[in-house]
Amino acid sequence: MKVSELAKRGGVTPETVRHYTRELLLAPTRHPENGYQLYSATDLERLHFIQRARKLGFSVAEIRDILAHADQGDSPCPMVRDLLANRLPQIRAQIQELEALAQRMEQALESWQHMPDGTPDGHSLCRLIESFPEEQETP
Amino acid sequence: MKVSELAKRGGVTPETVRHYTRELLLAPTRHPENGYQLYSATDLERLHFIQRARKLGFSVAEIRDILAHADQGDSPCPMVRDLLANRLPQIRAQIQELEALAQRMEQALESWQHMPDGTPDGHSLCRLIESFPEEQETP
DNA sequence: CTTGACCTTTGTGTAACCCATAGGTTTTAG
DNA sequence: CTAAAACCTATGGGTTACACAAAGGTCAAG
Ligand SMILES: [Zn+2]
Ligand SMILES: [Zn+2]
Ligand SMILES: [Zn+2]
Ligand SMILES: [Zn+2]
Repeated sequence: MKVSELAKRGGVTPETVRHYTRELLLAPTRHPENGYQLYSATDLERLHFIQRARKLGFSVAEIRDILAHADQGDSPCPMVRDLLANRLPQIRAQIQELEALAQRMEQALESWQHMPDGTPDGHSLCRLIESFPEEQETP
Repeated sequence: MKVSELAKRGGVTPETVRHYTRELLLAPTRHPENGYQLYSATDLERLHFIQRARKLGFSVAEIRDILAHADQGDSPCPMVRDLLANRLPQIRAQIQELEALAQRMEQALESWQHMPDGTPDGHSLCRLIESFPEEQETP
């Protein structure tokens, strides 16, 4: 099948299929006459696999490595466990950061309700933003 | 003052200062003889302002617009309120996504504890990843 | 005067695609 | 049968907020 058909069957855009192909996650053959990329049923399975892995947070580069190991008959399972176990705390940290950000934003919006709009002068650019505490260094 | 001094006083790297300068958030003058960038006390204030705005989730492009309005004597306050009010739900959505991801990752790691490592065959690339549900379409 | 520290510009890389362009191919409709 | 619509190709640029390296000019101290 051609790019668009694989994309449709996999529920992604043709661009995504081309991207995975460029990144060597898919290895289509070429139609000998017109040079079109030809994808097989195996490529569709691989695409499904990629989707699952992406949904678990694996990067495209990691999936390429996983697929490369599998293609060599080498079990990717230990790597898969490790990658996810290492990524999870990073995701948690990212969530914490975003929650802290959301709290700052909320607090700002709330306190700004009681502040009038101001006109910038030589010293103040925006009182709203300036009313917020600056980075604290803890030496 | 020169790049590095402003950077040190502002608690950022010289690269960051150069970046803000390229992006027109800072407008230093030039030393007429050697072409070095010369930053004033006002630039230090602007840098502090930028830091506060960044900490509230404003993008560099948004801060440029805020500063441009302020520089024209135009109150940026309404824009500032709007930007933050519009960004907040996006941040919340992003948090939700990450929490869902973290849950999938956790569940995966847990269920994988009871699964042995496998060797890839013609149909399976990695049973661990394949044991996970695929994207659901809700037509 | 020679280091070493600091400055300049320019270009590259990051993640995972999306989009535009220009040109060749295939399918479909009249 | 042919012309347009639809699809394919490769290439290159855009997204975010910087970090980093290279090549070369400038300045302070020893
Ligand atoms: Zn490997
Ligand atoms: Zn304001
Ligand atoms: Zn504006
Ligand atoms: Zn496995």
